[in-house]
Amino acid sequence: MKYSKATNYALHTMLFLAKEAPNKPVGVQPLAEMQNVSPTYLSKILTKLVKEGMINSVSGANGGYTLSHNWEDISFLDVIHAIEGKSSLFECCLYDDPKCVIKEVMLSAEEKLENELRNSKISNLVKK
Amino acid sequence: MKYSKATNYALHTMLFLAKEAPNKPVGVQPLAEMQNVSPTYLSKILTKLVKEGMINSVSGANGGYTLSHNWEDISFLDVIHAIEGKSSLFECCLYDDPKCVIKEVMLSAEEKLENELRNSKISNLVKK
DNA sequence: GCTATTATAGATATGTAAAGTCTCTAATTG
DNA sequence: CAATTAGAGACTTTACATATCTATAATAGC
Repeated sequence: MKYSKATNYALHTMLFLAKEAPNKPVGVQPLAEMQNVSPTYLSKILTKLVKEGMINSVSGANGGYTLSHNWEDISFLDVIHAIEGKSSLFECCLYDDPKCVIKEVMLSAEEKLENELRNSKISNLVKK
Repeated sequence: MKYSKATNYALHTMLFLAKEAPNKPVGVQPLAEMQNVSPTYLSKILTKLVKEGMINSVSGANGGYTLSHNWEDISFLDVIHAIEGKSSLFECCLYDDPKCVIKEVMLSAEEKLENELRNSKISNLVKK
């Protein structure tokens, strides 16, 4: 079980925009270069963030991506959910038991993980 | 990102052995039937638990699997590590930065998850 | 309006790991 | 020795992440 590289790219892009580009749009090419990933692939990832309202995109010359107005509230969990989806880490597909005690333990542990990721805002890392 | 089905099978097998089979070995066939998985595949998973010392196996007629003597100490995290490996959920492969702040946040969150899984023992679920 | 630039969308390819099967071997019981 | 059971290895299948390629849409500057 691992977080995808796409999540990694998305988080690093968010952090870069927050740190380095408060105003001007940044094109996908410089973002892709600095992360050693192809521009078309990164753009596909960033489009997911656009659809979730975390960043804005501007087409055309001098276009690119900017953070949305509410960017200071965006948490790690928000970004991860945008990229990986929101389904649970653990699916207990056995005998359709709604009261599976194993599932209860796993979901409770996942909640601890999510709480931490929800409380970690991208903006917390900027001040450093 | 999801936990594998193999982890699911392993956890359910551990719980079953703890609840229903304190003494007699249980063959892989009944264990596989009740989980709707092929016996050879399940045996491959259980062999990993054997190698980690969580269960014992006995070949031959009337053989099967039994819990090891220290089974009451075995945690969810132990089982998960045996099946999924121990590597981190998040690999930050960018620019080889040893001080990546994103990685720090992710690892800290993972720690919360692991703490919960470490404190959840299989034996805790038996008393119910 | 034309051209360059930039994001978006869709189809397609590639790589990798999980999930599962098949067959043979080894160990144990009776 | 025969039946039963676990283990090991090669192999197949499936699913998903990771791209790539090409075409389309939107915008800026001239």
